[in-house]
Amino acid sequence: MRADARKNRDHLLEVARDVVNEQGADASLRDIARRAGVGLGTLYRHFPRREALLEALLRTRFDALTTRARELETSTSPDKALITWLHEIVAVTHNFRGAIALMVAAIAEPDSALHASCVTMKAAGTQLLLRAQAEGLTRADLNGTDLFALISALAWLHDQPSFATRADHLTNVVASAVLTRSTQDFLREASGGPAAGR
Amino acid sequence: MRADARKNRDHLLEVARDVVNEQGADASLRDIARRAGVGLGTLYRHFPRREALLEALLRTRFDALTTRARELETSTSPDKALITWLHEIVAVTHNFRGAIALMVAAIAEPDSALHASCVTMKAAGTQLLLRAQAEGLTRADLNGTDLFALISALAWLHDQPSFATRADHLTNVVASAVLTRSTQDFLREASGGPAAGR
DNA sequence: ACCTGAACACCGTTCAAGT
DNA sequence: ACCTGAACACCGTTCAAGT
Repeated sequence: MRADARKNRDHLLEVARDVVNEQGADASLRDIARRAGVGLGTLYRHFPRREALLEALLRTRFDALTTRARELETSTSPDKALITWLHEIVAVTHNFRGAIALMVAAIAEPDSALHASCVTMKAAGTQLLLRAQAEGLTRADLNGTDLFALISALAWLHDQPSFATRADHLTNVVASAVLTRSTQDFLREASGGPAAGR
Repeated sequence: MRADARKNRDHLLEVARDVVNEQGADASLRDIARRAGVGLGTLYRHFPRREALLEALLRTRFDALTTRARELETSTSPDKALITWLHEIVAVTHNFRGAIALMVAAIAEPDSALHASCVTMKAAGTQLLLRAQAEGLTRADLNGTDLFALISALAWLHDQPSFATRADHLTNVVASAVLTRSTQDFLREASGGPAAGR
């Protein structure tokens, strides 16, 4: 790639990150090109579809979560590893409104540029669930899809301004539903006792 | 209202209901006017903003849910009333993709045409929660906003094609988190024993 | 090679002109 | 009173013309 093209591409990514943080995944591409000081055609040359731009922004985060899941699998107890990872993946959407809807779509759509990254991440998360289930620490009636559905729903809550302040609390509530009764003690420790939170 | 105007209005609502069921709350208004056989200006004369059209479609459903909550409050045990209502409100979104996002926005926005209807419904639901909490049947660290956040998240799951088949199961999982341990027996009865569901 | 912006087909919304 | 569709300002996406 020519030096000027690389510079344009990198700058577009920087600007896109800011704009998406401000306006969400459906931000205007014209606006991104304008703020980056390049023509709209230049944006399309580097990122032929909106998805290609978002993919470039999200892939590194998703791959990092995959790595993180594998770390937790060997470093931490099965129940704590699962719940910790659940909180971390939900937190990733903090500055990326709409990221989770993209992940859900990418898993279902094999042609998506994000497909491989998301499927790998889902597999890594499912491993954490299976490991905890093998020791009877989590509900037996949940599969990997259920885990990702709950994660997605909680991340969606984070995206809603009127619910954002309660989202962390509700993540704990849902986590308590995933764990079997006997394993819920460390959750109470983690949140500093049963908070009233009214 | 003149007879021809009333006829146009009613027909627009019928067509809008079908189109929104097919395409969701962000369906093209041009498309609705076209399929109703009226000019685009006619649609805007009867429903000056998109929200006014959706409001006409949703208000009756939300008001029915308010009535239903008040019925359950006097007819059914506190825990069963709450969980039954939770399932019913989640089910309302089955043929209205995006209905819950509208409800969330309407509660936060006092100028919304749906505001009164949604706030009343939220109050009715909160009453069911408080009644169950008063008898110690549900977690004490949940408020009415938390209840509606969980409802909204579950309804959002119903809207996602890849999660829709698991949404009812996950509603039961979340319901089990809302109930205190001693009151979870009727949930197991309701779902016919602990289902493996893999 | 790469960049640019006009052009195309859409959208929500408004409004002057008709009946 | 009510209806109509052109007009306006946006959007995503494409592509002929430039450097």
